[in-house]
Order: sequence, then C-alpha cells, then structure tokens
Amino acid sequence: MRILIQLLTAFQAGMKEVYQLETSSEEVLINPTKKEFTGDFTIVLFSFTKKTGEGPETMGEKLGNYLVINFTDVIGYNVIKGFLNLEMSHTFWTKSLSTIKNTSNYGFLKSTGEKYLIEYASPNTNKPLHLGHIRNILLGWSVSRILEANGHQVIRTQVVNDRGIAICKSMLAWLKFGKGETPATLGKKGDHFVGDFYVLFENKFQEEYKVWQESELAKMLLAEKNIQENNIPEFFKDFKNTYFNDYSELGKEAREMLQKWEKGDAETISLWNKMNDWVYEGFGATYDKLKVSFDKNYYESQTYLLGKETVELGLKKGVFEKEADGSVWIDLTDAGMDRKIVLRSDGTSVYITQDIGTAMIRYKDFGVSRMIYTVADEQDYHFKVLFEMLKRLGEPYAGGLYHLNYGMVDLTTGKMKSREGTVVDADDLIQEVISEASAGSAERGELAELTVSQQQDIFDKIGFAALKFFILKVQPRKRMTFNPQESLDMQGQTGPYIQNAFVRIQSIFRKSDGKLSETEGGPNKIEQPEKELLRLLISFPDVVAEAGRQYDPSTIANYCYALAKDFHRFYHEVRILGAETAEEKNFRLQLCACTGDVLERAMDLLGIDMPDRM
RNA sequence: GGUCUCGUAGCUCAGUUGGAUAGAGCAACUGCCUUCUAAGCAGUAGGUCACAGGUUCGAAUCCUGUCGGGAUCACCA
Repeated sequence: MRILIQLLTAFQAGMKEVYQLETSSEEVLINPTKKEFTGDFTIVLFSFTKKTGEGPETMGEKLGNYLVINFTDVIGYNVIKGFLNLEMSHTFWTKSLSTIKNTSNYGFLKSTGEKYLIEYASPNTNKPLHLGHIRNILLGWSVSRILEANGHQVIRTQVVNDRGIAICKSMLAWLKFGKGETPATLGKKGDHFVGDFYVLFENKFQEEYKVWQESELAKMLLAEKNIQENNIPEFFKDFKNTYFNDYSELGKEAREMLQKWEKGDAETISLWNKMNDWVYEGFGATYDKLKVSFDKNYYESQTYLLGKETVELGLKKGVFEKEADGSVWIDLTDAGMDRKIVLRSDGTSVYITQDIGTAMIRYKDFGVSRMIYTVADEQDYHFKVLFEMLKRLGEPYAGGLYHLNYGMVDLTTGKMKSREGTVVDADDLIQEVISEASAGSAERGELAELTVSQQQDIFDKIGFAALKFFILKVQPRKRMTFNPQESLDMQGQTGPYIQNAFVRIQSIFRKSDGKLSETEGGPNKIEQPEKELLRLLISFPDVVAEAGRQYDPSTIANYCYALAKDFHRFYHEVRILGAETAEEKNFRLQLCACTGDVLERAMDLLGIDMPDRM
C-alpha cells in the first residue's frame, strides 16, 4: 500500500508520453524535497538524460508540466539543475492521511508464507548474562519482530551451552566450598549464584597455582626450560593451561567430573541438573524483564553428538576426507578458505560438527527455508565455513542461511574482559536504567496520583526504552562504544524522547472529547509541520521493508526518532485541540492518532513498550 | 603475514540502490512554560567525511592503494 505509487505511475506515464520511454519503478527516485527548496517531493532526472538526449532542465520543464496537467495530485513544480521539485495538492495530503488511518496495521505486510528460524541467544550456563548478551538478544529479538512485520513466520530459538569443563568448575566449587547453600538460602539470583562459584573455582585454582609455582617441581621445570628470572611471570601466565591439564589437583578433579558426566554418572548428572536449573531460573528472570521469549530451546548436551552421522554421509559423498590417524577433514581451499577438521582422531566431534547437526535437527523440527544466526562478528569465519559445508552436503536449506553478525561492545574505558572484571552485568545495568527512570520521573511529578505498581510499570518502560534504544540505534555491523552515563540519558536522541511524543498524543486524547468527527471536510490549509509529519508517515512501509531486507533494527530506530522529532515540532508550532476550525482540529487529531499508532508499532519492532504517561 | 571489517563535529551516532550547500544528539553558550506533559521547542558554535588516486554530469557512498583500530586464521567452544 505505497501511497506514492500513483505519483510514480503518473511519472512513468509522462516519460512514455513525452519521450516514448519505459521506465522501471527502481529507476525512478522519489525523495522528499530538501528544506531549502520549495516543493514536497523531488524526482531526480539526471539518470534519464542519456536516454532522452535532453538536458535535465528541459526534461524537468516538460515532465513537470505534464504532471501538473495530467495528474491532479501535483499542482506545481520547479526545476533546479536535474531536480524536479513537485508541489502536492491539498487533497493529496488529506487523502494520504485517510489512507493511512484506514489501513489496518499500516506499514506491515500480509503473510508471505515464508518461514524463518532465528537463533538469538547462546549463553553459557556458568556465568550470568552481560552487556554483550544484551546486544545480541535485543538485536535478534528486534529482527524477529521486523521479519514478522514483513509477513514472515518466525520461530525463535536459543542454544544453551550447558555442558563442558566450565560448568564442571562451578559444580566442583559448589561441592567443595558451597556448604549446601542454594540461591534461595542466600537470596541470590540463580545464574549469579552459579557464576560466583565459577569465579570461586578460578580463585582457588589461582591460589593453588601460586603455591605450586614455588614448588621444587616448578623450579626444576624452569631450569629445564631455561627460563630467565625476568621471564618467569610471563612463562607462568602462558603455562596456565598446561598446568591446569597436567599438574593441577583442582584441574584433575574438574576433568574427572567432566568424564563422569560424559559417562552419565547419576550423581554428577543430578548435580549438573540442579545447577543448570538454578541458572535457567536466573536467565528466565532476565529474559522476562527484557520481554523476550523463545519458541524452542536447543541444549548443547543434547546436540553435541549430532554431527557424526552427517560426517559418515559426507564421507560417502566425498565431501569429507579421512586421514590416516582417523581424523576427518574438509578441504575448502578452492573456496578461499582452509582445510577444516570435523572429527578428531579419537572420533569425537568438534564445535562445527555439532553445528551441522543442530542445523539439520532444526530443519527436521520446523522445515524452515531460512535460518538466521545472531552471533558476534568474531565468528564470521566460523559461519562462512559452516554455510559452505552445508552447501556441499547438499542440505535443502543451505541457500537460506544467514549470519546476523554484530560488532562487539566496547566500554569507554576499553574492552570488556571477564578476566579483568570489566564486564557490565546485564541485571545490574537493567536495575540502573530503571532506577534512573524512576528518579527522573519523581522529579517531574506527573505520576503522583498513580498506584505504586502502575508507576513501577512506567519506570520499567522508560528505563528499558533508554537502554534498548541506545543499543539498537547503532547499525549491527558496527562496533559500539557503550557509555554507561549516556545509556542512562533520557533526553535528546533516546527512547524516552520518542515515548514522550507518544505520551503527548495520549494526553491530547485524554483531554479531547474523545471522538473524531466523521466529517469529510478537510482543513482550509495544511501547515508545513503537518506535511512533514505526513511525509514521514507515508514512508513507513518502505522503512519496514528496508529494515527487513537488511536485518537492521537501526533503520527502524532512526525512523522512530525522526518521526518523534517531527511530531514534537508539529506539537509546538500548531494548536491541536485549540485549532481554529472543527475540520482543522479533526485533521490534526487524526494526524496525532496515526503518528501515535505508527510510533507504537514501530517501537514494538524494537521490543520497546510505550507508556500512556510519564 | 593471509582474509574479513570499521574509520564522518571534542564525544556517541545518522546519512536509503551514487544526487542539491554532509545531518542529529550529548557536552558549551542564548532564548521560550498564567496556553494540549519543558523527558519539549527555537537559535549560536563546532567538518580536509583517515589519506592518495580512479570511475562520471555528480562520490561520505563504487574501485585500487596507503595509514590506523578491531576480528579471525586450533584435533577450544
């Protein structure tokens, strides 16, 4: 339902009439006219001059003239260089507004029948979520909503890395030092509780390592390797993994636990279940707060063995090759990649093999044509290889795979590093933005007569708007710098600024007598801020489509900001309830209603809720 | 070193398939609340779009190279 399609058609007819030229809709560029020129929409003519053999000015005159005569929506034009600036008629604007108003779910598409699966979270169960996860989750969630707005069916999944040495470290630390404490007894969120034991393990391990570094054995080793005095700290740093694997008592216990787990030892499994359940409870609480959900969870513990059959299959097809030691490889050098191992010599599968299995199972589960992986760009190469492998295996969905990659999040102080304790914890951050929102709200005092829980609901909405918008306004591909102070900001280019536009609209409707009159008579005059607002509303469907094509929420975020900005200006320059005539008031109220509706649904695509007041 | 990616105002970011004199916000300064929510509006100031070539009517945008940041190149996940 593109409103400008009529203008486009009229222009194409003009090209045919005047120059006997067929033009495709892609060739014709219709832009909003820039502020410093007169007109509402501008058509760029340069690209046609070759075909017509005429200068752009002459073309502009002829075509502008054609449009004014033959297309009633255009009432005037001017030509500057190759730009044909068109002035639209009064009825064009009123007609457009009523089209928008009468289109249900304006801007969104009807069902395409296409089915997408999106993976947008892949947490480890040994530590709580941090800022990096937040970007990942918000991005994936928003893209899933944008795809739905484009008419696709979406299945949301997460893959939980619930096995491996890391969780065993937490388990071991809890057994040795936990004294039977639980999240409940300590009043701690489950994921943090388990994460703390992971940290505790690391600390105890470091203690043990330090003591060992003074031992005779360590000294012999230093002598043997001929390590100089001043290189000793460096050496021990590099040696840490070897120490963990070959010398450490704690390391040995952790590895034994992993082995027991792999053998299915009942006691170990039950402890593992218990700890993971605590973690899931914690994650669940965070997901609920973020208002995101999953249709299906995949657990690494259930999928890590899956790739093997595929390898057998691939060997038969000649996609893979076996080495003398039994390891299995794929050679991707002809596609500009490397040789990659898919099965170790001991027959166990590696990460990428597991991903093959997971992809197959997902296809079996849902039969989707498209699969999207929301994963940071450090894994670009991994996915390039994975997709190439699936293609060579002849998987039916191989053409529909997409790695939605995003840049890592930096802090103003540098990179986030868990080892250096500089990670920003997700729950802390959420807590902080919400209390900032409540502080700001208290200052303004608009909410005094609401109940505490109503107020709390609004603080949540404002706080999350600040946080989510701050993250989503940046193009996914770009690395972003996270400034905690700025993320708490509620003024200027922020989520709350956009909410404020919506709140103003709601307030107007509370104060109006509540009914839009059905008179078809339009206003006498349409003001510039009204036209600008309408122009943006007209472009909404294109923005949704573009965001879908690019898998890019920042497109929507920037649109929301532009729309809110135009509304604020409109609100400031034009009286709405105090309009001079009933028709004007009606027109403006409809404009408010459409703006409010588009703002609310566009922000919903970002996972941001709108409050009625703030 | 190979490959990928980013580089726009002091800071954080926009800038649609190449289009007019490159835009916002923050920070700084100046105005605007007996009138629909001032989380707002208007204004001042701030730029060699990393650099150098090329493509063309036209380049922040496309191509090549250089410089700088980041990622990646495991029988780790």
